[in-house]
Amino acid sequence: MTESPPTTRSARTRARIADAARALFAEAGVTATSVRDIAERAECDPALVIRYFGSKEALFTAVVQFDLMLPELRGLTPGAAAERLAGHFVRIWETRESGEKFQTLLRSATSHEPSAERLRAVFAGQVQPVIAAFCGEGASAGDTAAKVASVVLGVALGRYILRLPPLTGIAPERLPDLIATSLEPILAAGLPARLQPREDGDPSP
Amino acid sequence: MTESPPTTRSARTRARIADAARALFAEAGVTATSVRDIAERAECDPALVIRYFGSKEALFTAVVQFDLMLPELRGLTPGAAAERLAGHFVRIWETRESGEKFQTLLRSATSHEPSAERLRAVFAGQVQPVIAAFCGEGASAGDTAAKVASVVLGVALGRYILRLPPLTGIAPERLPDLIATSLEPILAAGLPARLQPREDGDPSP
DNA sequence: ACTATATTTCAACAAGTGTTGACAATTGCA
DNA sequence: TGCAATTGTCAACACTTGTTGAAATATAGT
Repeated sequence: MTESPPTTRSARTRARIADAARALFAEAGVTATSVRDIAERAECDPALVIRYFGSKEALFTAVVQFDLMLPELRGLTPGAAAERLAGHFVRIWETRESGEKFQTLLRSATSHEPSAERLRAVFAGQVQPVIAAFCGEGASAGDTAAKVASVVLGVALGRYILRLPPLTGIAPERLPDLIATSLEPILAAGLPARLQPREDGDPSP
Repeated sequence: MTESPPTTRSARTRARIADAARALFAEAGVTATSVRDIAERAECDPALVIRYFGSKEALFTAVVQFDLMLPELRGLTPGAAAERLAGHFVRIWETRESGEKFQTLLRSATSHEPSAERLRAVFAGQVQPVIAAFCGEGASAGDTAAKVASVVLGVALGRYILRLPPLTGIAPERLPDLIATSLEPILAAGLPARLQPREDGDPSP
């Protein structure tokens, strides 16, 4: 998980450059961050950035690699699944390194195709399957994934990128619960019919 | 609502420039769209763009003015309120001019502060009050507004900006309903306790 | 100390940006 | 037709961008 501290001198400045880039990309997006900005923050010459990573695009690619490592949801109740999903995403967002990577992708994706492409790949390859497994043979897996993605993306965008007051005002500890309550009805509706609670609320036997 | 067609020649090219800018801003964002791009699409000289609007920033401001004109929700049931809200937003998104304006803001806001600021102003001034009115004296108006904003922003981002397959795959006619089902439980939870349906589902008298 | 390698600095490039002011063309009015 | 105002064109400015290659410095091995 955590990188071991680099030994050789070049590896150390290489790491400084990567750290600076990750932070700046997250704060301002890829296109709004210049190679010179990165170099200044890493306290080195702009030419070194290119020398060590080949190009700005390659630096972006190197700095944004990550795995959501979503938990398995198959067989859980909607409430439990919503809790795990919400807690997992909040943990990713509030952890510095993974948070910066996620913010970089979200912030850049709107006018930087490689970022958008990576986000699409992450959702198709990691989120979609987990939701489909939860829904079982329910034909509505597509709709459910769409709704889950909306909520997750919406919270992340509003809180970390747009900084909308209603979302920034929420304390981090309350965040998982708030997301879970939005997610639970969505997940409940995604289950196959015979597993659904009846509308009049009669508890299942 | 619709502008009357311009009479003088300068007003006509001014309108061509505004149209071109609105479309390009929506497609690529403000910063990724150059004055020369706009001029090319409007079939005029780049200098004219500045002449007629003063600066690129001023052109952005002029082209992005709009009013959500949200319906009043006070006193509605959660289901009805969710339906109206969802239908209203979808109509905005799927109408060319307002859709382009919304996309411009959303796409640019991630690395263009004026866009972010305008989005925040729209939510604080237009969405928040409508939700607060619906919630009545419920103390949870803030949370409810946060959740509503998440869903709305998330759908718009995923469908129109990131183009995530699960969201782009939904037919426009099905979209309002899909959003409404996400919104309804959120709005229901935002009502003051004495108006809430009991957990065991007993219908109110 | 001298050499060879690793690391960094510097100056410059070509391309693209928003913006400006001087000039040319077109239009409408007398 | 001639004059004046409106509208459009052109070339250039100052600046920033990613990237490059040669030169300078620092580090380590003998």
